[in-house]
Amino acid sequence: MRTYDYLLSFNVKPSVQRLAIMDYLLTHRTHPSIEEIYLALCDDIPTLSKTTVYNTLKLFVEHGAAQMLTIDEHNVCFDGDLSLHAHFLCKSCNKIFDLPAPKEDELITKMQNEGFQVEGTHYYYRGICPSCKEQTN
Amino acid sequence: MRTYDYLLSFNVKPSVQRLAIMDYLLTHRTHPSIEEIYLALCDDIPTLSKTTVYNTLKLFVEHGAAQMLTIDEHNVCFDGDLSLHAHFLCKSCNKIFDLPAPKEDELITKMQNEGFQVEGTHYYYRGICPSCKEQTN
DNA sequence: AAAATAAAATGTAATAATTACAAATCTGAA
DNA sequence: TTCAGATTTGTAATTATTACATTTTATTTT
Repeated sequence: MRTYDYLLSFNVKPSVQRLAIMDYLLTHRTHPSIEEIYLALCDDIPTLSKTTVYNTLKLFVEHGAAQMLTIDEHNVCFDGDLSLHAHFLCKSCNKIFDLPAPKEDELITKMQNEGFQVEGTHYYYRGICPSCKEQTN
Repeated sequence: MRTYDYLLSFNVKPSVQRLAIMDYLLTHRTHPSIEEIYLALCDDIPTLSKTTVYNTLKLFVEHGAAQMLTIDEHNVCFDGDLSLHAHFLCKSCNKIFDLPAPKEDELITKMQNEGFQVEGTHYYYRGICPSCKEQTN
């Protein structure tokens, strides 16, 4: 599906900026921060404002078109991959890795039975990634 | 165990401020922010500096005496409960609830086999808590 | 016990992320 | 083409966090 229609499917009206930002999210699975997205798109859209990147990602999250990650204490990151998966933040290189999520079906059901309305699920791990671990040996 | 000895057991040298902060963490399971801790202790320790609260909690986390939560996008929160459990942030009242953690043993083992050195695990849920959900009905 | 040393706490200033908001620009319908 | 509404932009304000020099407190040495 074209990014244009992809945005429409989330009831997000496409614009040059929105298309560029969603494109970036879909093609860069690096869990980018606002800053990273802004710097990357500045070349193509010289008038781009950082406020627009903030506004757009807020909009995407509200419409369910992107996930906001709070794994990095220093700034919020974003993920265009909407499937349920866990994240691993390497304390050394600061990269975020995708990992399979633990089983949780019964747990969510139990929470719902207790009256919790679960809208977002985030599994975060922190530590040292394989390649950084290698380098210190 | 007295808080004094509790701190020592983590190799943290006790001081008036450190004892007060750890005491607050152990007796208030509200997952407080720096601000909350600072405001609460200002009465007892009028000279308390917010920088001290920052430094002390950093120290606690480094020594494994407290957990840092990044569930709230706006500021970091802290938890004196070191057991593995999940957290639920209510979007409406902004309170953080404790919940049982999903099963994960096999997953961590698998990650370790792939070379990831896992040092911290955080399970976050967001949504509406039972009592806020009630109020909107 | 006083002096010297080290550790901890404090206050201020700097930094960085985020938000508020008004002005400018763009878009699509009449 | 004009107008109204939505979007984008840029600046200023806000807030959380960190850096760092100074002061205070605790510990060790004489």
